[in-house]
Amino acid sequence: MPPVQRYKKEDIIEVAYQLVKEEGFDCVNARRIAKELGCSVQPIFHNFTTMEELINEVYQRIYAKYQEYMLCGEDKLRSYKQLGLSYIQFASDYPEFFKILFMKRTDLNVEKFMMADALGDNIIKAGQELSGFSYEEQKKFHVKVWIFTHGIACLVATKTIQFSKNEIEELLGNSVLEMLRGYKKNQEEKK
Amino acid sequence: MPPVQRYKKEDIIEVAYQLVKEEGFDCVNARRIAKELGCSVQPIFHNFTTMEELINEVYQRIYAKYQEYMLCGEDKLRSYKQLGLSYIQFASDYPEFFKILFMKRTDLNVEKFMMADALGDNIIKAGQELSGFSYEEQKKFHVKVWIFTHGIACLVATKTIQFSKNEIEELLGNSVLEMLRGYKKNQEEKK
DNA sequence: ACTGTTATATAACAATTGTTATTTTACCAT
DNA sequence: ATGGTAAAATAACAATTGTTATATAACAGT
Repeated sequence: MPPVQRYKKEDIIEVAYQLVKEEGFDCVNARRIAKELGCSVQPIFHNFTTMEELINEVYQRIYAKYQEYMLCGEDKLRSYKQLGLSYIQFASDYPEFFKILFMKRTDLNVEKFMMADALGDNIIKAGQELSGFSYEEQKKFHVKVWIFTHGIACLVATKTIQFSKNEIEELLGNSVLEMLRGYKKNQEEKK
Repeated sequence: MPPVQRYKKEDIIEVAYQLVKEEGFDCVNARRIAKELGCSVQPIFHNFTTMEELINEVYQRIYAKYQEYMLCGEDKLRSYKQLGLSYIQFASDYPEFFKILFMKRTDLNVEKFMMADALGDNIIKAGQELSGFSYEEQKKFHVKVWIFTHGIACLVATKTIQFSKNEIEELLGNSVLEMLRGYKKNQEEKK
């Protein structure tokens, strides 16, 4: 008996997601989303009890998009080099998302940095293939690699530097190889 | 004949500066500042035509504080190593300021990154003392060092990592030396 | 066609914030 | 003491935003 629902939960989330993608969370409010959908604010509050609830849904999508970049298929990690490039590519393609996930103070950040949980181990293992280090050694070296990668990504997300995909690949690739060589040399000397 | 001015321009700027230091620009508004000063909003709008004007003053102070970290005395740069450490120390001592200056998209960022203008050249020269590179070579190498430094600073500012001063010094020092060694080795091979 | 259900529109409320009009008050010269 | 001047308090306006009350309208089953 009720009229058909013209504005679905999905549609609302999608519009909010697009707005956040372009301008960040700050620009998102009920009326703005409604305008974009061509409706009043009612459909929004009919589908979500509060704006916060909607924002949370969008946040989920943002994190999912990030994972899409870091994984290929079911929980399978990309190669070590590809992981770094993907991280930067994500910052380049979705600068607002990158800022939300990695450039704000949140207690969750520590976990997300280097995807510490389940994937963390696999990243180290992926790195071992390049370095030949023991697990513990690679863990230490990986911190340096990831700091460098994170540094580029931050600069890209804020548009402070604007390198092409090729420039990034060369910069990251060369730098990691140089860091690896230097690291090995200095380790040798310590003995 | 008029009553003495109880709330000076300086006082207002100082209170706003402290608020931004603790919580960032978002938390600053006329009533909040007034409350902190123990007065109404009138003194604020008596001294500044708009809030934006006040915010600009605060922004100036923030940038001045940053320069205070990077320079010692009149326009004199610190040593190359000390520059990197100071950059990170600034991010640690004033995370909100660091985020404002270097983690937002602004057209000004490109200039500020590596203090490109007058100081940029001096940084390269300072770096040459460590590397022994030609000016152009050091310029290329410096980008990598600064990306790494910036990476640490960003992680510190967002409290994603919480290293002690000693840990930072060791991490940055070792890493730069390793990068330098690796860079030199790889340059040799190219020939 | 009529009715009940509910999606949507309209409009309003409350809180927040920049800003300003009006009133009050402090203080120095008289 | 008094009065003029300007600083400050009070209170209000306007815009923005989350949220909600009320009215309207669409649609399936009768």
